[in-house]
Amino acid sequence: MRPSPVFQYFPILPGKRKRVIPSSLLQAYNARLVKVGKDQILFEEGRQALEYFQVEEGKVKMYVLNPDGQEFTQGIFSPGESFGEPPLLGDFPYPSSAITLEAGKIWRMPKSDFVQLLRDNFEIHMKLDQVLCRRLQYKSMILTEVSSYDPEHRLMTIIRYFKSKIAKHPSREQVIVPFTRQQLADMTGLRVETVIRTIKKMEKDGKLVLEGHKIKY
Amino acid sequence: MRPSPVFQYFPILPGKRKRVIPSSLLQAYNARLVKVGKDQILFEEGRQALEYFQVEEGKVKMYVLNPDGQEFTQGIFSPGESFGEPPLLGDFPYPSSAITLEAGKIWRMPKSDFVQLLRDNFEIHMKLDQVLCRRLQYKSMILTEVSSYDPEHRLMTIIRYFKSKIAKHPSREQVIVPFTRQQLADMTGLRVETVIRTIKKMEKDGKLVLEGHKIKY
DNA sequence: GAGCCCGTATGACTCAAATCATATGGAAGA
DNA sequence: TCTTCCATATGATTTGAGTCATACGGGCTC
Repeated sequence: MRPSPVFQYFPILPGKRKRVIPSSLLQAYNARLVKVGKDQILFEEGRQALEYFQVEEGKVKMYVLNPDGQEFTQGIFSPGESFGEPPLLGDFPYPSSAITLEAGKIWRMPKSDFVQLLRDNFEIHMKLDQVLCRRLQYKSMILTEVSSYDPEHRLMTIIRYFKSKIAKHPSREQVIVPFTRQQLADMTGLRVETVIRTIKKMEKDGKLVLEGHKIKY
Repeated sequence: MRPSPVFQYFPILPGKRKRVIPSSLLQAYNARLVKVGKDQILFEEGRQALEYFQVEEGKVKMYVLNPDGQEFTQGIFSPGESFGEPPLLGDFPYPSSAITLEAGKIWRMPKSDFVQLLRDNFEIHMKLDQVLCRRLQYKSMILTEVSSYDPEHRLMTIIRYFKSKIAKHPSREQVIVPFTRQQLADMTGLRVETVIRTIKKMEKDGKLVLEGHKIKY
């Protein structure tokens, strides 16, 4: 049993760094840019949501722990991405906790300023909706996988998903999957041994390539 | 194996019938109110999203089928509730299909009118965000359950969730769970036999009450 | 009223992933 | 450099949900 998930590391994904809300607007609406260390907890499951969060630098993981210490990763957020809006706008307690995976900087803005910002900026508001909708898409996808499919299918789906986010030309190029076996396990509801065995089998069957220990697809 | 999920029945949940968008606004923005029969497919997985949908009367189920014919229910929508917005606002194909569970009436509105409506009505726009956020909450909850917990915990969580939606005073009153064993199975990623056995065991352990075959909690 | 479908129920059996134990290698830090 | 921690790896064993077969009762339809 892993006692705690806090010593994990997620490498930075390349890709779009476009911010959900641009810095100038954040500043204009009383957001503070706060420096954070590695493994710093930003909020905890069950607490009330009071602020809007947006990553400026570093990475943030949202996760839940069950009583056995098993973790499930609800999402990973990279620079430019916002997180923790659902409890803020839906008026319910945080369903998961958030922790930094690297030192970095985080924007924080009180709810009232956030709502005013949305009121004044329709395009940003629509952008937020797009973000929420894509997050629902991701959750639907993972839920479908976890509820009905075997380990190989789950891993293939998540690897393809991240490849499509990373690669400029997903159909032509190969990318290195930027996750450890443990991270893949935490995102797919599998155990690390199952991920290791399944990945090995997939390599043997020619469904992906292993370079050293790195997964290429 | 169940060959098809179309002959299922979800009883109407009592509770808030408040519309996400009021009828007057729907009409003002070119929405059409369409009569639908039972078991009518409204859209299918993989198709492009072009319209906003809102239930006026009846019930709608969103579901995915895996190649073995196993179903997973992504959501059930009652009068007043909207559905299918994520692919519309997030610009991706439908991740699931939608089917009516009863004859009824459905509002349909083209995307361009929907976006204009949001632009003109900030309060509705915020209401939509609340709806999307609560849907994310539901999915996070189910995902946490399906990824890490045993059948009893999964069933308890979903029964509690629906009780909190139905009951006026969830802590004081008992409600009858308005789902069949098969429906509970489809929502929790379990098999119907597992649901039956687990529910029986929970009754024996005094965790819920069976009245005839109806589950009371 | 006969037949059919569906929901509930139960026992026997299977099997794949979880669990447990252990080993190796590499990166980071003292 | 030595140590520690983590990631990867692999074999043995367990276990609990899935699968399959079967049964029964109720409601709907022909």
